[in-house]
Amino acid sequence: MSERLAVEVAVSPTEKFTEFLLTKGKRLTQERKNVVDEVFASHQHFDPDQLINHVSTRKDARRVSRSTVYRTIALLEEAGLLRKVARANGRDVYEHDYGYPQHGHLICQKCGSMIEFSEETISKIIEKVAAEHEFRLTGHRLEVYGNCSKCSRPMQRRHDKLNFI
Amino acid sequence: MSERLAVEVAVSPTEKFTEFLLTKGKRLTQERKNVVDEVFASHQHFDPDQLINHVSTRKDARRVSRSTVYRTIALLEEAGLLRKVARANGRDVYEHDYGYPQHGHLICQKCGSMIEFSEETISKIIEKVAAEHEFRLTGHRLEVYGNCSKCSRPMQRRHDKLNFI
DNA sequence: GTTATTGCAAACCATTTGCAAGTGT
DNA sequence: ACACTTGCAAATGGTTTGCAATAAC
Repeated sequence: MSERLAVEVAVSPTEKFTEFLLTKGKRLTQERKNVVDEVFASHQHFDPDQLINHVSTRKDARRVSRSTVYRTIALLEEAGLLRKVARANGRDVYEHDYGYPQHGHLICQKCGSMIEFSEETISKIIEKVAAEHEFRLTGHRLEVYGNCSKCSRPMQRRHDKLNFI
Repeated sequence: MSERLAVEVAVSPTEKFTEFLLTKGKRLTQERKNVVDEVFASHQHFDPDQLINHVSTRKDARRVSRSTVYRTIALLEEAGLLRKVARANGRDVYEHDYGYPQHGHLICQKCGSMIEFSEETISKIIEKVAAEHEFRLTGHRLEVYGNCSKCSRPMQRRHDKLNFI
């Protein structure tokens, strides 16, 4: 129960999903396979609508209905492969909850750029906090808001620029 | 323009809201006052429904409609007094974005409960990371995912329960 | 008196669900 | 054959919005 297998990281998302389905007496259908493949084709965040669009542009496979995409997302969440991280434009936003190292984001509120940074120390602290609360930790998300160097540097000269208009 | 008034922290949420409304040519109605008072009556997280219930139990003031509560929440967000932090049971969850120290959340992915924890050390680390990237920091959000003690404990006996049916 | 605001009911829209037809094992 | 899945269309439910009546300034 407390083993830490080296394999852990080597199991691909699809494999982990298949495993999950098996233990639940569920099936890996072509539709589900399509969705999972698309979900893990990149490490981008996405909302159901985007996923549906992407899946529908795949030529290699049969069409997947909106309902099935929603249902598969739910399964992926249950399997610990996806995590709902936010809400944007009235839609739920998901990100990978597996196979990608924990990291934080510096998000520039001006230009929208995102800088990823590692946060090993923070992960350690989080583990401690979780333990204190008897919380069974699966992952976390750290977003830091502000302005990136580019967007905050020109500050002193901002007025010049504006005056040119 | 670069003054840093000591008053800053002393301004009450209601005052800050009034100020905001004034600059926008909006009015501080009795309804809005009710909602704001209720929002800042405690530091709990809440969703619109809970807020509506709470507001409606106030005897000291006139009834506030569901629409108005929603509209006021939007204003409070715009004014920088509230922040949407999560989604639980299909509802948006809000927390104070003003006059309350930075903290993290343990979010249970099963029951949706949220436990707040302080994170002074983490704030320090974030400041350092931001400095390293010449990032002008304004705030951050730390969400830790997993299962709360209640939701993870019964796991070992889950099967028994199911078999009873 | 104007102009913003409210409450109501209807509209919206992402997500969920019932069900009959279809598919994997 | 059997149980799980799918797609569709309808239902759900939180949130938003149009509008006439009402309140703030």
